[in-house]
Amino acid sequence: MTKPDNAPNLYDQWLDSLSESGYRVTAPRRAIVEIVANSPRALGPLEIYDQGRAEYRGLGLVTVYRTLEKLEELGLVQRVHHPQGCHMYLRAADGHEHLVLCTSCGKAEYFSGDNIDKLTHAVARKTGFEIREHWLQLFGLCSDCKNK
Amino acid sequence: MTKPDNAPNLYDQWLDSLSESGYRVTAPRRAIVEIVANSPRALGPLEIYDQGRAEYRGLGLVTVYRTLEKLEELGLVQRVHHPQGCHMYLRAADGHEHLVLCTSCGKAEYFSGDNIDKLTHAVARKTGFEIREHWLQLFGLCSDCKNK
DNA sequence: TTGATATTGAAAACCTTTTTCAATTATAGC
DNA sequence: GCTATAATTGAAAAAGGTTTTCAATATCAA
Ligand SMILES: [Mn+2]
Ligand SMILES: [Mn+2]
Ligand SMILES: [Zn+2]
Ligand SMILES: [Zn+2]
Repeated sequence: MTKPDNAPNLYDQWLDSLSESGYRVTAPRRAIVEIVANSPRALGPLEIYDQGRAEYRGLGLVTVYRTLEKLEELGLVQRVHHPQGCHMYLRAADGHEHLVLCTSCGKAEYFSGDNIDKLTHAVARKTGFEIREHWLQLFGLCSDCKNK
Repeated sequence: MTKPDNAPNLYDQWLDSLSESGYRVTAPRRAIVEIVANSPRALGPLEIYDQGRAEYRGLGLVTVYRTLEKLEELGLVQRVHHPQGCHMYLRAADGHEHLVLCTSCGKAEYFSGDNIDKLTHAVARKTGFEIREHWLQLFGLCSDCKNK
């Protein structure tokens, strides 16, 4: 039920991944990783910068951009298109998953098991397109925001 | 099979719609409407500006932004999030429809009859979200680009 | 501990979108 | 067809957000 204490958390996993890829583990990167890995919402660069400075005083916004670039390259983080902004970042999906997003607080959750194959084929037949990918996002109120 | 010659086309419809809403029909607006209404692809402001100047020499980029704003407000045009850009504009959907987009030439087609209700309910049950909207876009190669 | 080099933040550059403003233009009413 | 009024226009400036440049600093393999 509960995770064993020694299970590596995202924070450690991400730092290890940076390290193993030859990138250095620095104080600004630790601050950024800490924030993004633990956020239940997709965050924009400026939000990460603001929250990040609480952990590492001298953090620069440029470093936020550069670090997100690397985390994305390593597949640890993914960009999310949100009505509130198109450059939001969230921990990456685990395989083929899509997002449900709370329109009130921004909370993001992945789900799997979409059932759009039939639809995909029908559209392919009707339009003549050869379909290769899809974007799907659901929006609504999370359970917290619903009860308020 | 073919549309009668007197069937109002999008160009005329949009100009009428502007007029009926109290907006004035001007040369720059005609140029912009002409281009966006007839485009098979979603276009960005700068593309519209470039193409528009071919029709109306003195067109300003500001006017493109302002006109798109009004066309969107009137429900004639909608914003499309594209991998190539998040501020692309396309004639609006007719009711509840979604897009298939060609990753090669950008061609956009609407389709209807999505079948994601079961999925929506399953996700609602599993996550506790009350789902109100969804975004769905399919990507692939259009029939022209496929045969090349 | 040291040295090669990756990383950093500040500042400048860049690019896109919005605001400001004086001149122009559409259109309703005559 | 004119005219008066108010909407619309494009240029220029301002505002935002992202990227590039660069000299100083910090990491980490040896
Ligand atoms: Mn899917
Ligand atoms: Mn739908
Ligand atoms: Zn919520
Ligand atoms: Zn977007």
